Amino acid sequence: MPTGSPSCLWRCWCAGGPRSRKERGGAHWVGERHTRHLPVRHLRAARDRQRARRGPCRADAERAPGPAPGARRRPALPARAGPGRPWVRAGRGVPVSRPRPGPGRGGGGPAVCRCAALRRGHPGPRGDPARGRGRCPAGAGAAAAGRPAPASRPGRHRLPAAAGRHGRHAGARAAPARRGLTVPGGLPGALGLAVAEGRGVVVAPSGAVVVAPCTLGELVPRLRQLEQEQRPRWVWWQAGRDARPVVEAGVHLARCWDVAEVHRVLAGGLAADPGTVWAHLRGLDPAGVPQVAEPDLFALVSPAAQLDPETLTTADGHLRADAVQGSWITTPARLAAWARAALTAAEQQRAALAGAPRVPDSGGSPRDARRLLATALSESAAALLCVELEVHGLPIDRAAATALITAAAGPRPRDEAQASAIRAERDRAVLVHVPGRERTDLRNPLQVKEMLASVGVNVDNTRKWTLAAHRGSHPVVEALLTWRKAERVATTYGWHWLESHVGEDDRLRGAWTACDGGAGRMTAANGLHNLPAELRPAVAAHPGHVLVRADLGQIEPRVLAAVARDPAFADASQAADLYSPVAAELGVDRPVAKVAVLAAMYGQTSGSAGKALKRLDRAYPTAMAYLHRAYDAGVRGDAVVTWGGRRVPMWQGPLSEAQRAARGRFARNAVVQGAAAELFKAWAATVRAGGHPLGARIVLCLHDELLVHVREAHAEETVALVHRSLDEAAARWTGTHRVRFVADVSVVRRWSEAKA
DNA sequence: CACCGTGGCGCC
DNA sequence: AAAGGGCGCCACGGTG
Repeated sequence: MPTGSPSCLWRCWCAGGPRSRKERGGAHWVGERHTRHLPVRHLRAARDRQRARRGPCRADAERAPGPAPGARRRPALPARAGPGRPWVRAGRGVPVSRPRPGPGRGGGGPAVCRCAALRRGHPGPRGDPARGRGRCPAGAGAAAAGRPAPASRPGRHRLPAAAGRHGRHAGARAAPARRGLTVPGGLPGALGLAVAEGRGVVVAPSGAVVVAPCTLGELVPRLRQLEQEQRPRWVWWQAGRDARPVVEAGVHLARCWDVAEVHRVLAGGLAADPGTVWAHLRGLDPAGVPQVAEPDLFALVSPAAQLDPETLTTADGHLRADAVQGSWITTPARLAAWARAALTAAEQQRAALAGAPRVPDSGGSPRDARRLLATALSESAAALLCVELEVHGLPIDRAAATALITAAAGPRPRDEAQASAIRAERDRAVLVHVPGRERTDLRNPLQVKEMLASVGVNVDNTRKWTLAAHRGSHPVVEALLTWRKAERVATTYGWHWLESHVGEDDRLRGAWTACDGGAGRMTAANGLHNLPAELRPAVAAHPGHVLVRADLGQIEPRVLAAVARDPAFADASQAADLYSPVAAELGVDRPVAKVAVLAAMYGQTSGSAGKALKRLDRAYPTAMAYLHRAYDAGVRGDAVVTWGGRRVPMWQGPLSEAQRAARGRFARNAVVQGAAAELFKAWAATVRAGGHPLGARIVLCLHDELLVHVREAHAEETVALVHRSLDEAAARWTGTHRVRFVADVSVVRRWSEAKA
């Protein structure tokens, strides 16, 4: 089946989707857009960018005079006053929301796929808004494809079998049986917090209201007081929705339980909206999760119309769709019910974690309830940290950024004419080497290929590493490579980037995700995770502050040593440079050992690492067996489970041998990269907690690197904190002291300084 | 005109 | 014999 064909798209979506771009046959989006329920922010951001260049699209014009872009969408349903004290009145009740667009995952509501975006905004191409190009995840698709709906995925085994069998009655069941329970019942100190439409509520596990529904202005001081007096564990559906307004108000919340993020641990994947989580906990078919109907089309037959207006769940036991979407939460009573439901979900999750069947994880050791709970807590903390990262932003030296961009992309153009003149000037430096071909469009790979062929450089593609081999053949090659770098900065990280993402307060902001659907890393938008090294001098502490820059050394092999429980590899981790003892053990040079270890974790079997890999197998059989088991599981299509207990599902479907091998490589890497991400988040959460009294704020997380922004006076304390936090987090997370983790920590003004 | 797929590339 | 993992972003050309 050709990749990119409609049936391929269909298959990818139904199957849970290939994670790797290569496995997708090079397609960028087949997986993400349709299988991972990408937050609309991606699509909205793309549209906004286009709009910035080309003006508003027709759909925008039709919506006008609707809410301004970035404004929170008002409920489309007529605001009906419920019992209690309704706060929604026609024409009033302006919600409190952050002024800038791009609310981030959870910030704009539950994660929804493109199809839902179509339903809400743009009609489908054939005027069929409900289906949206025929690949809507609402359920019809999966059934029609003759493939089991996501409900039958593994993962439900963590709930009692009866929950699934009894269907609609399952919702009434108590928490799952607590086999092997090692964690005391209940979430100590739990308080439910829900925020919607500028109002918030706090409820206790008993259901009692602790802070009655009130405006944010009234809520914030009460939260501060509770935080100070009780240090509660705040329980919410999703930090992006419930915690954001509180974080924006400047409140520091120490501990939390993020139902969405814990769901990602339990079930895997990215979809974690309340409706999906609820269905999962109740053993209900996720395909049956109610969707919000398009009001103007289906208002008369909307299931919501047949519901008791004050009941949170449908007859099937699902959460009502308009509650998940937010438009139902219009009264104090409903808001409190929403917060209580979060507490209920959290308690069920905790029980599911504690009572998890002791099936072997991909490394062969038993899943440990304590470890699972720790993962749930640090992933929750990461979700809150993500909100803080979005709200606080990364400090930028605007003058430095301006200078760097000018150097790479030329001066800020005053108008389109000047912009195109600058582009032409940049192009000329390349085209001057190919007389007679000055009309070549350097942004068109086909034309570039032809141009290169005309001067005797024949290449299959024009990628950087391909061209690099032809550097000596013709001067145009070098010029082209230089052009590419400049063009990169000019387009992606140029003036447009600076204006769109760096705020008046000189902070770079972008959306953060605590756990991607693949291996479990954090993700960030707007260049926060892929800022070119040449621009990093622009990331600088604000006056009176410094950046404490900490990065973990060789985290992935050390994590492998820990999770595989390989004694020999653990011994090697005692060295500050892990590759040195490995090289000695293998009898090869250090660079060879390094490549071999990395190749083992990434699944590479060819090239120069090949021979060293065999020796690696002999020297560290336990660690290598761990990787082999993950690979085999991936090839079979079985989900793998990371050390922290996070399930990583594999995409299904009829796959070629090569595609199954790719899935195996993905799985092999996922247990290492994913586990490293867990340790990283545990570390970050510890630093966050310890840094608060110092006024130290984490401003960037980059897979194995932390940037902490702190007043100069507290720099050294923060350095000590970062080291101490790593020791604590690693010991807690690995459950051993046998594996050593090291961090390189330095105090700098600019991110670019002091790279070890 | 908007959408989709793809080439290419930044970072870890 | 043998395709190294993950992410986000911008560009273009083709299509309906």
